[in-house]
Order: sequence, then C-alpha cells, then structure tokens
Amino acid sequence: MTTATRDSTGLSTTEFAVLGLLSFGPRSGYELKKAAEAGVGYVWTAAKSHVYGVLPRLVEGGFATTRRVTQERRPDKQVYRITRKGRRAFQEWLEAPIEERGARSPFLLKVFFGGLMRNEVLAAHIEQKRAEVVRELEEYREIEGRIRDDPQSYFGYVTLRWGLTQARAWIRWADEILRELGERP
Amino acid sequence: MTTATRDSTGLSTTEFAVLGLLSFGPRSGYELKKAAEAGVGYVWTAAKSHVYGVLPRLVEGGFATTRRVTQERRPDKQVYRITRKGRRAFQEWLEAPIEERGARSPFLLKVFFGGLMRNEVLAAHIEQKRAEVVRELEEYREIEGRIRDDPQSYFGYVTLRWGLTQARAWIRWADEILRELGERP
DNA sequence: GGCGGATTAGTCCTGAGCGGACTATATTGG
DNA sequence: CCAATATAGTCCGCTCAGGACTAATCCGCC
Repeated sequence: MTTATRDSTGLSTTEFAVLGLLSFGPRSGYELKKAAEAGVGYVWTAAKSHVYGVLPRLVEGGFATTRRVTQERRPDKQVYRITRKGRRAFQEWLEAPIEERGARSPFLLKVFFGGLMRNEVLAAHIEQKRAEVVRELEEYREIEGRIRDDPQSYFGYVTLRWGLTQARAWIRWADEILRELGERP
Repeated sequence: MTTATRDSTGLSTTEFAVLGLLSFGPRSGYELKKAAEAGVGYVWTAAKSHVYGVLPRLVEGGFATTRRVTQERRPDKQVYRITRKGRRAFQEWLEAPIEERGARSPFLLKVFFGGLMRNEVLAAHIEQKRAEVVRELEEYREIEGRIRDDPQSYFGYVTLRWGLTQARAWIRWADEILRELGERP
C-alpha cells in the first residue's frame, strides 16, 4: 500500500485534480482556481498557493507544458496545457483503487466533547450547523435546477446528488439530536 | 475571521483535541494515540508524529505539564497533564463558533471526472465504496450495541449516530447511482 | 524452549497542504 | 472620482501526514 497522498506515478491527489481540469483545456493558475470554485471545489479543495505550487512540478515531470501569454488590459499569465503523458497518468489514476482519508470535522469533535459544555451551547452549535446545511441544501437545489437536464454535467450532477443526500441526512440527524437534547434535564 | 486551523488562543484544532482527551486524565503520547483510535479518531484524526509534536508545544504554552515516568518492564514514558489554563482554553474553544474545512474526498473527485473513464470502472469504484460503507455500518452497529445504554458514552453515541445516518445515506446514494449507471448505454 | 510478531514508547525527516500577506494593474460601481 | 473588485501571481510560516528507525518486552504457537 503506497501513500494516501502520493500515487505510484509520484503525483498527489491535488496534482491529479489539476490534471483533470487541464484535460478540459489549457488554463492558467488563476483560471484553474476559479474553475475549481465553481465545480470540483465542492469535493476537493486546494489553497491558491497550493495550485500555484503544483503547476511547475507538473511541468517538471512532463505532465504539462506552459507558455507565457502577454495580455494588454490584464496582467500577463502563465498558461498550462496537459501532455499525453499527463493524460495517461490521469487515466491510470482514475482507474486505480481509492484511498479515502480519515475524517476531520471540528464540528463533530465538539459534539464528541459535548459532555464538557453546557447543554444549550451544544444545542446552539447544532442549530447553527443545521442552518448552514439548510443553506447548502438550497444552493445545491438551485444548481440542480440548472444542470439536471444537461447531459454535459451528468457526472457533476451525480456528485451533486451525493451532496443533496448527505445534506438531508445531516438535517435528519440534527433534528433528532436537538429533540433529544430538548427532552434532557 | 481568524484562521481555520488556529484559534484566538493560538492553538490548532488538533491541539484542542489533545487537550480534550487530557481533560479526562493524564496521558502519554502513546496512550493519547491509542485513546484517539478507539473514540475521537472517528471524527478527528492526527498522525502519530503530529500528536508527539503538539505535546511539547502545549507545555511551552502553559496548557499542560509533563513529567517522566520510569517503568521497569516497559520503555519510560512522558506523561502530560492538563493545567487550569489548558482547561480554560479548551472550554473557550468548545463554546466558540465553528469553522468547518473544505471537503476533500478522492472518491468524489473521481466521480466528478467520471466522464473520462469507462462506465464499468466508475461502477466498480462505487460498488467498492458501497462495500466499505457497509462494513463501516456494521462496525458502527456493533459499537452501538455496546454503548447505547451507557450514559457515560452519550456524546460518543451522538457522534456515532451521525456516522450511522451518513453511512445509510451513502448506501442509498450508491444504490441510486448504480441503478442509473446500469440503465445507461 | 525458542522464534517471530505484536506491543509499548518514542524520535526524526520529507513533503503536502493551508491561509494570509504582499505586489501591481485595470475595470466597474456608486 | 474614489473605493472596491477582478486579474494574475509570489512568498512565507505553519499545520499535518506518513513512514523509517530504535529498542525493549511480552505473547502465542509449534
């Protein structure tokens, strides 16, 4: 079993995410960041500094090429294009078995230590979380309306439906626990 | 808005997780790691090297004290005890508003790029994931049987029920998508 | 009785990844 | 007209992950 973050090709998950976006066409670091925010960012996030750090490494490894594009009304930009080697590596990664990483939720961490805080504080945290999830759910439903019948977005829609299912599960859980906390002394 | 990882007291979430465990009694690095695996680790993980790195910093900041315990039949150990300042900081953190971090699921990342792989490969990934979640679900149900009527474990049980709800939602999602992929050309 | 593997306890190193500060110019909104 | 936002990117310091390594003792099994 290799690392959770590094593959046999020696690339990290973030590098593959970037390659995946580049497979739709050449992009600059800035454009990649924007594109991520609008789509894949819902399931894989990376800091701006991180994607800028990753790009030169992809070029070094022969997974992408780059050229400077001079612009007149905007700052110049460095545009990256995926290579055949890059596509091959991405393809292999897609088919490789998946290793998920451990859960890390500050929210659930606080719930776990719920016995060390007043009941009302915990309830407030859960209500807050519930409200956030409700907002998320609305956002997802809005996106759903826009992409549900667009065959181009089918796989985005599949991940979106994961979000919808999870959000509804969150709300059910929150309601159940809030009711229970309300009945407690 | 301060950092997502660092609080106003200057501590990271992992440091608070450690403080939380220390609030149940003095522990060595090794014991903390073990304790985490059996409980809080389901919602917050940290590498061994990380908890060993965090402990001296807690002492430096006055959140914990430490003393060497010499043992005869085992290697000596360094035991850490939470201080009043540590408890206060932990308490404050518990009550502070929560910032969740961005989602990072290699699995969903692959699903997002599902259009770039053969249908059967994607289906295999989802089946694999489903099987893992079913195993998790069984594990959770087993734990549930052990702690459901123990009032000491109430808040652990609350987080466990989150796991149960999410696992069931995962399975529903997987079944729905697998059916759909099966009907596709 | 002895061997191998797990357990106890910890150190150290490399690299991934995060968030924020900073620079600079150009466009847009009030 | 001025402030805010958008475009495009660099850099720093920190958190965090994983694996390699040491070293002794305990346990199971043949």
